[in-house]
Amino acid sequence: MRYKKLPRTFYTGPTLKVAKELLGKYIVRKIGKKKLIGKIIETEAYIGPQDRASHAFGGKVTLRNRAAYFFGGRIYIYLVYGIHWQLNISSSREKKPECVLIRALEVPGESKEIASGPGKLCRYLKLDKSFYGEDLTGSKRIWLEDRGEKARISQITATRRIGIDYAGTYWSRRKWRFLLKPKENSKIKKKKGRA
DNA sequence: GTACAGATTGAG
DNA sequence: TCAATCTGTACT
Repeated sequence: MRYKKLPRTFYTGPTLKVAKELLGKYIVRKIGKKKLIGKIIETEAYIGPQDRASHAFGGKVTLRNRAAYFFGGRIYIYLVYGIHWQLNISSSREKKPECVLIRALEVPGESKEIASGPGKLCRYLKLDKSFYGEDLTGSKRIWLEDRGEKARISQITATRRIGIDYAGTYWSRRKWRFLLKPKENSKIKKKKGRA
């Protein structure tokens, strides 16, 4: 079987589009001879410098957030609350501080809980600061694949972003968090009625 | 140099 | 509901 590694052009598009299209794509993390994979089922878009919830709000550049300014397809990873790593992928073009936070993965054969949050996802994939700035189109240890599971619009739910109330009502109300609904109820036989 | 808040999680 | 834990940033 042959899966298509996502090319640069995938990441350099408009951030909201990239955030939605990432749903259903697979992250592949290679550790030695082993591969860890997971399907992306939740993302959030951060579109600085105007986005008050973005680390790059106001156009500020710091040692921590500079990766958000990279051209699309590179990793922006940082520690929150002193404990958890957050995996972001820079999007759009160079000098545009836009990125997509990967919030949750679905891992075949594993509990739903194994990567059901941005911090847990990084723990599962064993990601840390050493991945800062890593290029997803060139890395040998992490990349994204299209496995032909294109998410349909009807499967995507948009909600408010999590944990950014400090950004004020205008920005915290933007529905820039995208979730992929489980695709059970498609054409499969009806399950027994729920109460 | 010190102070402090944070794009979370898991236990209680 | 709350503590864990540490880095970047804004001060002194």
